[in-house]
Amino acid sequence: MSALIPNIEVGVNGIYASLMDRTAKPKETRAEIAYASLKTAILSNELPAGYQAMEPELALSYGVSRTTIREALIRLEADGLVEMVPRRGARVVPISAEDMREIYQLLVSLESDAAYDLAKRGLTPGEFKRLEQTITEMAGALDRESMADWAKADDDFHRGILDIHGNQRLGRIVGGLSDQAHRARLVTRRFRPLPSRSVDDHRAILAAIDSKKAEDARRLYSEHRQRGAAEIMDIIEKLPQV
Amino acid sequence: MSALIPNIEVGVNGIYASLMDRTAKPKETRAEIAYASLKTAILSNELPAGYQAMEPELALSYGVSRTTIREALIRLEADGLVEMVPRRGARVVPISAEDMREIYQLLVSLESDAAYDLAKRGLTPGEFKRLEQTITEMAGALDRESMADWAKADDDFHRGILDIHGNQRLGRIVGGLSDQAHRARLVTRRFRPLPSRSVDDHRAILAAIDSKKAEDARRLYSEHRQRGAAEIMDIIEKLPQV
DNA sequence: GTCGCAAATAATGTCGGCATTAATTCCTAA
DNA sequence: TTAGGAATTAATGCCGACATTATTTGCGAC
Repeated sequence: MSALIPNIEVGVNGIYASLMDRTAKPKETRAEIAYASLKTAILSNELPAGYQAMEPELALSYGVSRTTIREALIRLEADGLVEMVPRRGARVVPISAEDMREIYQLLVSLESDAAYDLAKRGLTPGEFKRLEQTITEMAGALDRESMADWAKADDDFHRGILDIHGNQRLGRIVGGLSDQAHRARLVTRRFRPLPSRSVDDHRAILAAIDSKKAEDARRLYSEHRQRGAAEIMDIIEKLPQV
Repeated sequence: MSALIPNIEVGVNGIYASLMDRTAKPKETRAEIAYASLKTAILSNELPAGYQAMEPELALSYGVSRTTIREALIRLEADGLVEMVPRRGARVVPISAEDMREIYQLLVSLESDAAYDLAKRGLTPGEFKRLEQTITEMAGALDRESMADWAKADDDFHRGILDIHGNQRLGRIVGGLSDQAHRARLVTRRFRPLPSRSVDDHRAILAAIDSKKAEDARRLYSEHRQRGAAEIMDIIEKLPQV
């Protein structure tokens, strides 16, 4: 157990925790730890987009061998978070405006279809309550003017829809896409006003799902997400790079 | 011993032949070759679902070291094609009926939304022609009663939609999902009748897209895909395992 | 015979090292 | 001075090896 590995148990905090592989079993292998550690560092912008490092350097700073770091990097590369270029080191992939457009397009598509499916199936009282709870929390966050809490509640709502939907692959894919967008969102968050409208949006979506108006649910969800996406894209395009 | 495992130097399409050929492009790394080779073996059911092998065995039969094989396996695992269980070896993941349901649900969602988007945007004459061409080929395949050719044409059509759509991440995700379903499709193909209806389906979809009837395009595409999915699911559920 | 425990086996996770070779620095000649 | 090439540096891809440990085998007691 190398003390060199930073923030292992601390690394997975709140919001990121829900973004990380939720079904992963705690296989405490060094490569696994390096992977998780590196991943949270990237998602939190601790290692910003464009950051580049050679394998030996990473191995040294994480206190493991190159083989081990390499294993972690390969997985990160498969996640689309890192890019390995021979003799130029591993690089945290930058996300262009075009990338964000792609990602949001997919998120809108996948999530609003999920809402559509859910509406067709309907909600159990427990499921309804769970979603409603996130809306309540979001309202509270707005009152407190806490952007972080708002983001958490927002995430919980969208995450809840996917969980209830039940398609695990859907969850994993959306999770991966969200991860890729996460860094950019972190940056834009500071420039965005508190989205006061989101509470009403979520309420409307929940109502549509609960009353089994599938088409409405899809449309509302899609519009809601697209508004958010547009807002972020606006900022992204003005920013130098993420 | 494993005569089961295809020789790496013989690779299906000549690309892999460069392993021993030092004068050729040294771009392909051994790990990549092993990855590609393993992957095609899995997708072609040469290595069937449930096939299990230890790392040393794989390393030996591919003529590389364990480290190298390991790299390939990690990527395969990220692709969702292989599962690594300590002390029980790497296993080609079986696809349950439930898995197929998940996969097809996502494919239906993603592809019909792509059709929707395309319809909103409209097609250039060249794009229209490209898609039309695949339909012509499919009709020919049906005449010849060639299931293989039909599958090819079918794939070209669906692939064409995605290509024209342009969202590269969408293409990669759908590709990955298709890969996962591929083996099952290979198996079911023998049990399915030639889907004569597909030509009309594709024509209708293409017409809807071309005339910019977005909602129609989505609905038609969705129904078309769902029919196909249902057919395959029917067979899958009766089959022992894939 | 079989139950339990000890010994043997072997796969994994991880390491350090080697050859290769891309990138960089340093010369040297014009 | 600068172009061009030689020498140097060091990162990569790959390998074999080691300790650890799960699994299997073997063996003695009941």
